Amino acid sequence: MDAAIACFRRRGFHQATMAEICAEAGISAGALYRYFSSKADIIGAIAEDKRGENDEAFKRAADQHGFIEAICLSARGFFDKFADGDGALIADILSEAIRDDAVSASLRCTDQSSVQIFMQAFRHAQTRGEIDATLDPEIATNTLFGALEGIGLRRAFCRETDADEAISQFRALAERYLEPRP
Amino acid sequence: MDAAIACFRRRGFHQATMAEICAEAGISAGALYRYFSSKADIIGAIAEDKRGENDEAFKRAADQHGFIEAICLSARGFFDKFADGDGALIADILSEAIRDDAVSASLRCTDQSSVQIFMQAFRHAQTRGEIDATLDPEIATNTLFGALEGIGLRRAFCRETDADEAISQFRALAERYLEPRP
DNA sequence: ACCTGAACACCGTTCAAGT
DNA sequence: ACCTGAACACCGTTCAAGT
Repeated sequence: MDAAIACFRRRGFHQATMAEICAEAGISAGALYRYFSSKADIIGAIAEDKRGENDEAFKRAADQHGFIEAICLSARGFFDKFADGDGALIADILSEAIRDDAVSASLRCTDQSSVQIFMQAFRHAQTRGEIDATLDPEIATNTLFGALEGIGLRRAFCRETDADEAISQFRALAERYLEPRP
Repeated sequence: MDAAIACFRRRGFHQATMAEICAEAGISAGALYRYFSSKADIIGAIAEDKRGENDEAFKRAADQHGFIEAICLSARGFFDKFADGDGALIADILSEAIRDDAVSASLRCTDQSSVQIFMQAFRHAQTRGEIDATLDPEIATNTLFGALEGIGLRRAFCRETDADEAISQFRALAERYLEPRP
């Protein structure tokens, strides 16, 4: 899987060939298909793996700092990927996940557990009065996830690679969206 | 180009073959390459075309109704595409535009003129007091574009196809983001 | 049981030949 | 000048043969 990440990062999902991944991993084509059922399956597995790492970091941050600080920290990790040139790869993952039900089902499950973790922190922040208590936690979490991803993709499209700018852009949106109403 | 749209919609960008597009359009492979230099070039041309249509609708709406109503109307047109199953196609366009500089350069130019149109309406709304005057028009416009796209993609990923729900989700975000501050 | 890699099926692109 | 479509180069996937 590390070999696949290296190849996808170097050349992109559709440009990288199975032969390259095999060479990088030091195995044959047949062996690769023993571990992954298709090329789309590889990208799905990568996406799930990355998501799991991020959840852990968020949970720690949400305990120590506020909810907004914690999502901005998550955002930093996410925007750094775009700075590394992984923007197109993330778009490819989305495309495969939207089109391919096999990839999607498993990724949606992982995504759902991320949403649960964020929702729990969201509710705590609501009771603390840090964010607006009238917001629906599930809708708001999904809105923030979507906006974060969209801002990152758009910045990659516009060739804007400064991660700090991206974060302050996202932070301004999140703060105004979540701010308690009088 | 209509033939390509039909094929991409039916089977997706990477699944649709040039042979299919040729058959649908009633021309040969050689002739197709007289009009488009590559498969990526076709999707770029489609994206530019769609964007132009939307700009016109937005300009009319911004004059008649407020800025927020106008972007929600744009959002409706956009979310309807996802309901039609074009979510993966939009992700493919983004992926190609992020990776391929030839596709990107021309699409960015079209995008930039959309941004200009939105920014102008944005400034008018600021002077009218409809939205917060302290927001930077360019950053805010890009943030809204990114958030809109991200919410659409995420909903497609989650298999949520209700366009009305999508709009109210986006509207809540936009209203809170743009609301004048005391 | 697990791996190898040649073979297969398929697709984007080109270009010599035709009109 | 413009089009045709066979041919080319290439890639994801499979499976008979090997260990």
